[in-house]
Amino acid sequence: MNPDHTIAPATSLDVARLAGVSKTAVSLVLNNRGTEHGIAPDTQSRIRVAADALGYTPNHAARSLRRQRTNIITFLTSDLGNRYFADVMAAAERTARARGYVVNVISARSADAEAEAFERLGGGISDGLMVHGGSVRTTAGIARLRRHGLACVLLQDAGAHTAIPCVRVDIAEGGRLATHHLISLGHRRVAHITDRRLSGQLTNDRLLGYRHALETAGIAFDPALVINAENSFEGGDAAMRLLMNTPHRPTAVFVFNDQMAIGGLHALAALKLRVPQDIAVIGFDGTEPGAFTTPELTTIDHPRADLGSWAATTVMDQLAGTKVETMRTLPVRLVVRASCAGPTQH
Amino acid sequence: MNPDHTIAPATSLDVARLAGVSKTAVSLVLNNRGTEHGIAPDTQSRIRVAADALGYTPNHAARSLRRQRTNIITFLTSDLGNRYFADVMAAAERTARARGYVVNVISARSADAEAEAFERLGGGISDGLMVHGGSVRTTAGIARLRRHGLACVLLQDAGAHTAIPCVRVDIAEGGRLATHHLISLGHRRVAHITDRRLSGQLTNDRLLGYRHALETAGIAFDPALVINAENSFEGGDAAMRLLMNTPHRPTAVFVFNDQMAIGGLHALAALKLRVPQDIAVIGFDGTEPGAFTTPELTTIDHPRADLGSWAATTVMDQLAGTKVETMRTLPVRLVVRASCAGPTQH
DNA sequence: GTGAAAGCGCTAACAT
DNA sequence: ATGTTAGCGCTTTCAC
Repeated sequence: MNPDHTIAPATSLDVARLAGVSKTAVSLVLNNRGTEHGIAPDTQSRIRVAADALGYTPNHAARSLRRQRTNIITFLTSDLGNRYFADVMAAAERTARARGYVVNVISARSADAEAEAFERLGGGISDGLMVHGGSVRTTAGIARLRRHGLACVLLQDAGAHTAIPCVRVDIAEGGRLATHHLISLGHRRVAHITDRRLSGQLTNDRLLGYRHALETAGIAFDPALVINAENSFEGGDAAMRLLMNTPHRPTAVFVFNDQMAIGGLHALAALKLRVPQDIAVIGFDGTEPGAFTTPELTTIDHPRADLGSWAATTVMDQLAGTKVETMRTLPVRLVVRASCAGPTQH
Repeated sequence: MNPDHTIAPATSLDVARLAGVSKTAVSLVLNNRGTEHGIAPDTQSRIRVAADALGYTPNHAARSLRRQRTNIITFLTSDLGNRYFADVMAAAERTARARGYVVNVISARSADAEAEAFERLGGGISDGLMVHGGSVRTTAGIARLRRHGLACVLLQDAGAHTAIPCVRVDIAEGGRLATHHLISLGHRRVAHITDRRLSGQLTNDRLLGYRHALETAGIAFDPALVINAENSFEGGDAAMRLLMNTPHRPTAVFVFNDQMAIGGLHALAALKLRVPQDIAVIGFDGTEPGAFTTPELTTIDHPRADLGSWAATTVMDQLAGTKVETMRTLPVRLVVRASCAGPTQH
């Protein structure tokens, strides 16, 4: 098909021949176990020189097949486009690399792609799996993979799957904090824009926190103030417009995430409503873009780096046979910027 | 180490035994070559049922080792955080999936990580490679990988490596268009904020286009109006502040990409300068966030989906032994939004 | 039509 | 201290 000018990569046998030793010696030395097996220093260097000269890299498939380990951890996500993901992933990657693992990212936006990814994962494509924003569907697949020895961890999963190690940030507390912040500024009509994919879920922690804050403040919950929207800039924009067309319009809005909040800010600007004078907006997650909007977005910051780092560590600990925490909840933090102020008196 | 309750995944031998046939039959049938080899329909279905019952998934390492093909294409990038990447990658993934390939993303932010990634790639971890935003250093590594039969393609590479297939968008024309747009609105002092990593490169196509437009309009090039900055929100912000502190301040700024332009808008808002009345800003790349800024960002839209799709196709065509184009340049498009207007008369 | 056997490149027992 | 050998799980000639 494609012989071109491609040269077959050197094998350990090639190295062995060039160095005048056996494959075993090559394997031992290149895996830094030469000394331990009493291989003479000069033999060792001869092998290394030979490997270098041939540009030898151990064949991944062969090594994985033999070791039953790939040294790869997969990060599966459905939304590569959201900056939130990139932050978590970057931290996971750094932490994994420090312990000799490589992270590869698989983006499965469609259900098909997700199913296919699980299929491949079952084939031992990697040793571990971090799943961010998995669907309900996901957990069955994960259970199967775990049974086959794959080290898994769920990030920010909505359900409570006690069996599968899970890292999350304290979303409910975040929702409470956000809403409380608005209430403490004097708002009484506080709306909430949420991800419509959560409307089917049993629990929506942001909503729980929102209601809790309302209740504590003695404000009646008004379902008309909760809008389901698509999780995107556009979705946030549309939801905000809807909300502003409400007869008795809210004076403050707590939005599902920063991305949607930025969409919301856009809608408000288009409607010639001033933020924060006419309407206060608070986002959720603390990603960088929110710090560069006009006005800057007040938000609930998530420890994204800790999230990714903890996920990677948990996977690697499982692989190492260490006992791991089943569930960890990380704290959130209110970041006050310019998009919130008290309601204007009329 | 970790025996736990893990069950070894079923092998093709397990399936064969359960179905009462040989491994050969299993392999043939599950690769849809059963009929072609004259395997009885009922034997085929017996095999499929057995495979299903055992939850059989072919072992990836074993299959790759045997076939000398992984069916994986790697997408290597240094900047997972920029939305631009996600768009390109999503298109590449979709295109690859349609032809039965899986895309995995490796993020190599540090030079170390990049070197390590190349190392692993040399070990046959995947069949093909798309590199986006590669450093100069990269090309040597790629040359070696190609010699070993890896199908490679460079996306948006600055250098001219005629040997390696390369897809790019017409950056120079984009720079010209952007600058021309500002000039046509009446601006004479047009600044340019660029990525400082390009200051060492031989060619900076945006700058070329910028100078070309200036020249055509009979405007002298003023090096003081070109600022090198870090490629980030923060970098764009800082560069814009610098520019606004210039004694003879520009009336319009063409920014390296949308992300940096958004940083610039933020700086201008902080400085209480109105966009576009006091200063016009044009971005570059056309990613979604720019459509949601206040004011909305005028920009040069890149065909990101085509870029990713073409990259994937080119890799797969090489793998299939098809002759491929060595270099393709895709067109850009001016998207007029609210961040540009003519200069105010004083 | 189906099965037996070889071998992909590597590592790890086991010999020497 | 080094080499020989078996085998990871799969695919693919080649016999039957």
